[in-house]
This record gives sequence, C-alpha cells and structure tokens, in this order.
Amino acid sequence: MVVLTANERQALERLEERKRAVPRGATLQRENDRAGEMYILRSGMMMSSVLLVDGSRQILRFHFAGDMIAVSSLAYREATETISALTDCVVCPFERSGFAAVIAEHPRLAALIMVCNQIERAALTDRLAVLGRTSAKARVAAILIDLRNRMRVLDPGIGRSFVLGLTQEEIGDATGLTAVHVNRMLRQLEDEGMISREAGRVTFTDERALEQAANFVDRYAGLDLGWLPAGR
Amino acid sequence: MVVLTANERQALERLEERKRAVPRGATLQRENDRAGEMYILRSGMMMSSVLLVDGSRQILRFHFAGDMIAVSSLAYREATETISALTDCVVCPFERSGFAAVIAEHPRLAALIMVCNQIERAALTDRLAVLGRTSAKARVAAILIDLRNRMRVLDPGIGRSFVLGLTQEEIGDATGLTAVHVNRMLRQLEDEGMISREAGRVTFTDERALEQAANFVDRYAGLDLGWLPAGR
DNA sequence: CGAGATTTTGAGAGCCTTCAAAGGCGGTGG
DNA sequence: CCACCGCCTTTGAAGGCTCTCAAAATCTCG
Repeated sequence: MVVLTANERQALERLEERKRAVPRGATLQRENDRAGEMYILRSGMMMSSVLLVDGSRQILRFHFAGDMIAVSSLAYREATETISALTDCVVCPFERSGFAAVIAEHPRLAALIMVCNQIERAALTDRLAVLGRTSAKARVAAILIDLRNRMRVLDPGIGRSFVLGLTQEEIGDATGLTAVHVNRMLRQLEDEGMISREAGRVTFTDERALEQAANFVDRYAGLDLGWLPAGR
Repeated sequence: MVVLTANERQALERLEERKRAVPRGATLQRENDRAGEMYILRSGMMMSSVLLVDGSRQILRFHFAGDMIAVSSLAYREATETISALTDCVVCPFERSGFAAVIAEHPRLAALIMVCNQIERAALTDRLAVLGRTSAKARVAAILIDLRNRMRVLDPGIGRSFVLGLTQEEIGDATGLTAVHVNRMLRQLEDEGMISREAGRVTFTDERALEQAANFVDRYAGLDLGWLPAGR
C-alpha cells in the first residue's frame, strides 16, 4: 500500500533489534506498573485488558503480529492496561527515546503511525457501539468475525474456518458477557446454522447471516493514504 | 506543561487560520460522507456518534475547545462517525496536507499529537470497560464526573456545580441506556445524596461517594512527557 | 490416568427495557 | 403578554434478556 524508502525500513528495523519471548499466559505489562518500554509484536497473539474493582475484567483489544503495543507509555507514567500473551509470542521492546528519534527523522513514518492510531481508534469506537447498543448474540458474532478477519490479514490461507484460541470466559470478558451466556449464544449461532464448532475450531457456515447478526462494517475497505508527506 | 517554541506556535496558528461557526444542533460531519477536512474545536461542545442499523445511536465521545476532531480523515476515505454541535461552536477547518506539513517540520508537535491520541485512547478504553462491566448507576455517575472534569479543565471556576447541557436521552446514548432508565438512575443518585439537580444544573453533594459509585480513575494525574524530542 | 480447567445445561432472580401516559418547561407566534 | 406547542422529564407496570448459582459432562495436560 505504501512503499517505504530504504532509510525508513532501516529506522524501523532498529526499533526491532532486540527480541524477547513471552510464553503463553505470561504478562508483558501489568496495569498500574511503572510504564516502560513499548513493543512491536513480532509473532503470536496477545490481549490487553483492565480489571475493575469488583474483580471483573474487560478485554480491550486483541493484538497480532505487526501491532505496536504498550503505546500508552507515550503519555502515561503508569501502564493503563494489562497486556498478556494468549499464545507463545515474540516481542521487540524499544525505548521511547528510540521512538522519538524515528518520528523526528522520518515524518512519513510518524504520519503512518498516526494512521494506525486512527484505525485502532475506529476499532475501539466500533466496539463501544457494539457493547453499548447490541444484543449478546450480536456481540459474540461480531467478535468472531473480527478475529477471523484479523487473523486472515496475516494468514491469507484462512477462509471460513479458523482456530479461535480463546476460552468462552475470555470471549465473555471481551464482549461484556458472562461465560455462561457466551456459551448459549455460540450454541444459538450454531443452531441457526451460522457457524459450526469442533475442538476449538470455528467455521462460518453462513457468513452473510453472521455479518448481519453482528452488524458488521468493514473498516479496512476504505483506507485513504493519499495525503502522506514524502518519504526520506 | 510543555513550552512551545515560537515556530511551533506559528505552525499551529496556521492550522487555525480559517474559522467556521457551527450553530447548536448542526452537524459538522456525517457518518459515511466523504471524509474531508479536520478541525480544531475553538469554542463550544460537540459530540461524535454512530447510528446502528436498528436506529439506535451510540455517542462515542464529547469534544471541548482545543480538541482536534474528525481526525479519522487521516486514515479513511469516508467519515467513521457523525460529529454534531451540542452548543453553538466555532471550529477551525484545515486540510490533511497542512497537517502533513506541520508534522514534517515539527517532530515535537507530531509527538505531542501522538500523546493526545494516547490520552484519547485511554479515555475510550475506560469507557469500554464502563459499558462492558458496570451497572447503569455506575455508568451515569461516570459520565457526570467525566464531563465535570473536562469542563473544569477549560473553566477552573467550575467546582462541584455545573451545567450539564445534555438531555437524558443523550446521556442514555452515551452510556448505552434508555432515557427512561437514565432518569431513574439520576433520581437514585439524588436520593442517595450524591448529587442534586435544578434546571439542568448538577451539583455534586458527595463527590467521594459518586466517584466510588462510578469506579473513577483519574487519568490526567499520571501524564509523563519526559521523552519528547527537542522543539524546532 | 488423574486433576484442573473448560464447556454445557437448568432454574430462578434481577436489572434494564418497552410501552404508556402525565407533568413541566421553554419558545414562538399572535 | 399570554396561550399554545413541542420537547424533555417523570412515573408506573409488565416483560425479557442476561446474570447468578449449581452441577454434570467433557477436555486438556502433566
């Protein structure tokens, strides 16, 4: 979509010099801990979440390879969210000073990062509307579609069928539902012929109906990067 | 908090050269319309919202003077949200090309804009947790506290008492509740001695209890801008 | 193979919605 | 200046969606 210059590529590679493995289930950053490094997620799947005082958890966002995570360190002294690994992951940690150097020398990269911020913002506001205004069934359908689509970006081999990699409890924490009710909604989607399930694998058997149930809008269709400054 | 250089100030002022009045109730940008300009909100209060297929509305965010709005134009060809004026407003429209010039020439401004993005992201994720995991009473309490705090940033004269400027329907659309239930929750907060109301004016009569009911966390307390590059 | 985690199912309760209608308030035109 | 109108607020009653609690079944992993 955008072809980077050699200098730009090199600058990004410098951010990814160091590598750290994060095993499945481990926590990369804990809410309210002193904020430190930011990371590029190199491989695997992570999630960020917050804990409320009553002990309930809200999953805010799932992260996939290529995502820049823990970016709230740019603004806050303490981490605003917990980030943990849903699968074995590899991350590339970097310092804010290195980040500052990149955006100072490469305005177009700065612009591209802002574009990513806006894409994530749109994803968050979409989720806000889903949580605020749609039924349990729609929320579960929406998370299934969203996860499938995001996985497919990285692995175009994924079609109607994919491995979810989440427990029903986690789906509930992402959708604002209880695990029990998530189970009933999955069963209902299955009974109505929209999906089928076997051993953690989900298959979309009627994608159109599922999208309709979920109120789905494809945000990735309408990107427009014509305004970017020249690369250096 | 950060002292801008003369050049930086000048660059920002160039973005604010043009002015446009937006009367109360008017729409600045409609969802799915071709995305165009971005804006700095100079005065007044606006909101952004989305409409779902069933006709229900979710208010995503309230905007106050100084906010940069319609920024999703950076990434998308069509507007992702509707922006409308809750009071008479003045906005300063500017083009993406002008924006690109600013971040190309002023890396520290680019960095500051990213900081603002992260602050807004934290606000959105806080709201996500509120919608997903808290009761109606907590949601209403949370929106009251949030609006008071944001108004107080611009008008330090505001203390425990302020003019809300929203209908109960709008509070409902922001919190994911019906107007009817918002009314009951406001009454309950009043009956429990946390707030009092008279003619659109809300007074916090027990702020501690209200914050507790709302699960309030003060995000503005922990900002950290030590990493910014030098100004030009 | 055993233990713990996860999924599944049932029953009952509660929070919030829906539907309906009355009351209050500001604004506008005569 | 007043009457009327529309929007907003308030209140009641009933219903439904989702939660809580509980327990059994299934799965995963060491």
